[in-house]
Amino acid sequence: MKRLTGKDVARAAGVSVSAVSRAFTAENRLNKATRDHILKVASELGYRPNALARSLIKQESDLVAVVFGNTDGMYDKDFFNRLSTALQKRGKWALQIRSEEEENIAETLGKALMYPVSAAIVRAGTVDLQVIENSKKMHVPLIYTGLGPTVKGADCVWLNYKRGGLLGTRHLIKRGCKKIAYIGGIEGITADTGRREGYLEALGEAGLQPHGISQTRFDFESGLQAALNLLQSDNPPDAFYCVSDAAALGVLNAAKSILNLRVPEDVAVVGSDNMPMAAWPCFDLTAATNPIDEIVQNLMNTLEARLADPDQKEMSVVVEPELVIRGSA
Amino acid sequence: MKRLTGKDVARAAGVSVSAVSRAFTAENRLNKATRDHILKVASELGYRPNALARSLIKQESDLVAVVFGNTDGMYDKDFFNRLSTALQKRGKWALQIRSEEEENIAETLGKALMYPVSAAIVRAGTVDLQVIENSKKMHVPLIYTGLGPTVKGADCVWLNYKRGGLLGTRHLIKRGCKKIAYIGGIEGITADTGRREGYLEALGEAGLQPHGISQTRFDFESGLQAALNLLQSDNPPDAFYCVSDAAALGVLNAAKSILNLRVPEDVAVVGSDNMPMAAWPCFDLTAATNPIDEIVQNLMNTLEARLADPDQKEMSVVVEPELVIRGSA
DNA sequence: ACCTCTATTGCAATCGATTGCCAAAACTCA
DNA sequence: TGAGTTTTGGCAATCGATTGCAATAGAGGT
Repeated sequence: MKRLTGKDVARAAGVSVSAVSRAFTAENRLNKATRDHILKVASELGYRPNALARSLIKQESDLVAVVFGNTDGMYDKDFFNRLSTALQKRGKWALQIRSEEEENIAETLGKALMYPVSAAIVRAGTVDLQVIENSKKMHVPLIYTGLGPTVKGADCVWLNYKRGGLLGTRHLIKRGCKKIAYIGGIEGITADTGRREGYLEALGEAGLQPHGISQTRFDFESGLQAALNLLQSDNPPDAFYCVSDAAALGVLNAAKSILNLRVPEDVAVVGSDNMPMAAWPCFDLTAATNPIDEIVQNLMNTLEARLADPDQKEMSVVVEPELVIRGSA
Repeated sequence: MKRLTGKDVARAAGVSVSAVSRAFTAENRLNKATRDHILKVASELGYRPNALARSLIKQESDLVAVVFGNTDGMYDKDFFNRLSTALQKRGKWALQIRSEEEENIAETLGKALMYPVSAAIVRAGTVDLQVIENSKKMHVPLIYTGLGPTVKGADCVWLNYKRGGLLGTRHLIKRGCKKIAYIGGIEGITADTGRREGYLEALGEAGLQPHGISQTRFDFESGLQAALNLLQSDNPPDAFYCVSDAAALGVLNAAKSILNLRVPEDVAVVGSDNMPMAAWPCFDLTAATNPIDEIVQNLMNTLEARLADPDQKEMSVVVEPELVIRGSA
C-alpha cells in the first residue's frame, strides 16, 4: 500500500530515477524517444511526481493556506468558494483552515504553517498580532482580508465598510425615514465598526438621532429576533440599516412574514453585501455591495505581486462599495 | 526569505538536528532540561517542523483531498464547509479541489494526487471510472459521496434519493394534488435520477400521470423559470416536487412573488435537502431531508475505518431522507 | 577500583524528487 | 579517420525531518 515512486517507474522503464525526473520537468535534457517511453510507462502505472518531495528541493510550493475565522455566514461560504476557485485557476491549491473561535486563529494558522505554504490568506474580522508575528517568523507572506485598513505588517485587501453604512443610511434618509435603526454584528469586528460609523455619520449629517442599535451575530436569526424586538416596542423604527444581507433578510422576514408590515411603506430595509439572494423577487433588497469578485481579484493581484517580490513594502487595497437600489428601500 | 529549518534551531540551541526532531516528536529519548531548552528556542524563533519533510519519512500525511464536481449550489457550499470542519476536528486538513466541469474531475484529481494525501473524498453527481482507476493506481483510498449506490471500486456514502422523491410526492398526493410537476436537475446526475424515480413511482401508486417534467440546473433561477413556464401554460400544475431546495425556492418565488398565487392553496411545493433556509418564515418549505451532519459523520467513520484497514472490502453507507412538513405543502 | 547498565545525544542513512557534473555516445566537419 | 562539439543519461549531493545504531557519560553495585 505504498505510494508509487519515481524509482518504480525507473525500474519499469529501464532507466534511472534522474531520467524519470527529467521526463516530468520541462528540461530539454532527454531524447524525445526516451521521454515518450518514460511518460508512457508512467501513465500506465499511474505515476505522478510527489509534489512535496519536489517542494523540498525547489524551495517553493503551490499551496496557499486559506484561513477563515468564522465561516458560518452565507457570505463567507460564497467568498471562500470563489477564492479557492481563483487560486486553482492560477495553479495554486487552497489548504483550508478554519477556526471556530475568532481568537484561535493564531493557533490554527500555526498548525497549518507546518505545511510549506507559499502564502497565507486570512479572512477575519479582527487583527491578531500573533498571527502576523507567526507568519513573519516562518517567512510566509500574509494577506489579510475582511478588515479595516489598519493592518501593520501584512498586506491587506479591505472593503470601505464605512462608505457602505454611509450610502445605505443616506438613502434611507433621502426616502424620508426618520427613525432609523442599526442592526449590527459582533462588536469589535471591523465590518460592524465601520458600517456603524457610516450609519452614525449619515444620521449626524441630517441631524437625526440613532433609533435603536442592536449588536447581533451577523446572521439571519439574529436579524429576525432584533427586528421583532424593535418593531414590537412602543416606538418602532421606520427603517433598518443592517450590517449584513443575512441580518437584513431576517429583518424582512420579521416585518413581512411575521408582523405583516408593508416594505418599504411601513418599514424600509437596507442590507450590506448584496449577495445574489438579495435580488430574489421575494426579498428585492436594497443593499450596499461587498463585491466578491473584485475583492478576490485584488487578492490575487496582491498575492502575485508579493510572491514576485517578497521584500517590497506592505500593500493595501481598498474596495469601494456601491448602493444597489431595489424595492425594499 | 528561506523557511526556518530544524538546523537553524539546532544551531541556536547548540544541539544536533536529531535532538530538535526528538524534542518535537513524542519520543522519551531526550533529557527534560534539553527538550525544554530546545522548545523554548524553537518557539522564540517561531519554528515548526515541516510537515511535508516529515510525511516523506513517515509515509503518511494528514492531508485529505476534497474534490467537488460542482460547487455552485448552496447545498454543496454548506456541505463542504461542514466536511472540512469535521476533518479538521480529526486532525486532517482539507486540500480543496474544484472542477468547474463534472467531466474534468479525473484530470483535476490527478493533479491534486501529486500531493501525498492520505485519502480523497469526492462529491460528484456522476461516477467517473477514470477517477477510481487513478486513485487505485496511486494507492490513495477514495470515498465517493453524493451518488447512488452503484460505485464499484470505491467506498461510498450516499443518500437514498429515491425515497426523498417518494415521500415528497406521496405527501402531495395525500393532500389531494392531482397535477404534480417535477422540477428536475441535470440529467444523469444521480440526485436527479433517483428523485425522479421516486416521483414516478409515487404517481404510479396513485394511478396519476406526470404533469410536466422540467430538467434544469438544480438552482434557483432554473426553478423559477421552469415554474413560470408551467404555471402560465394552459393547464398549470397544482403542485411541484423539486429536485433541490434551491429550485423549490425559485418555484415559490415564481408562484407567490411574481404570479401572486397562494401557497399551498393554489399550488403546493415540496423541496429536497431541507437547508436551514427552508425553515425561514417567508418560505416555510416542506422538504425531504438531505442531512449534512449525518452524511459527514458517516464519511468520517468510513474514512477512519478505511485508513485503519486499507485492505478491507468496499464499504457503502446509505442515509435515509425523511420528510419535514411545513406550510408550503 | 572496576565492571555493568542505563540515560542521553550525535552520526549517518533514509524518504522522493531535482540537478550539477561527468562520461559515454553520437554527430559534425575537414 | 580523427579532433572537436553536442546530446544524452547516470551518479551523487541535496532539500528537511526522522530514526536505528553507536558512542559517551554517569550511576550503581561489588
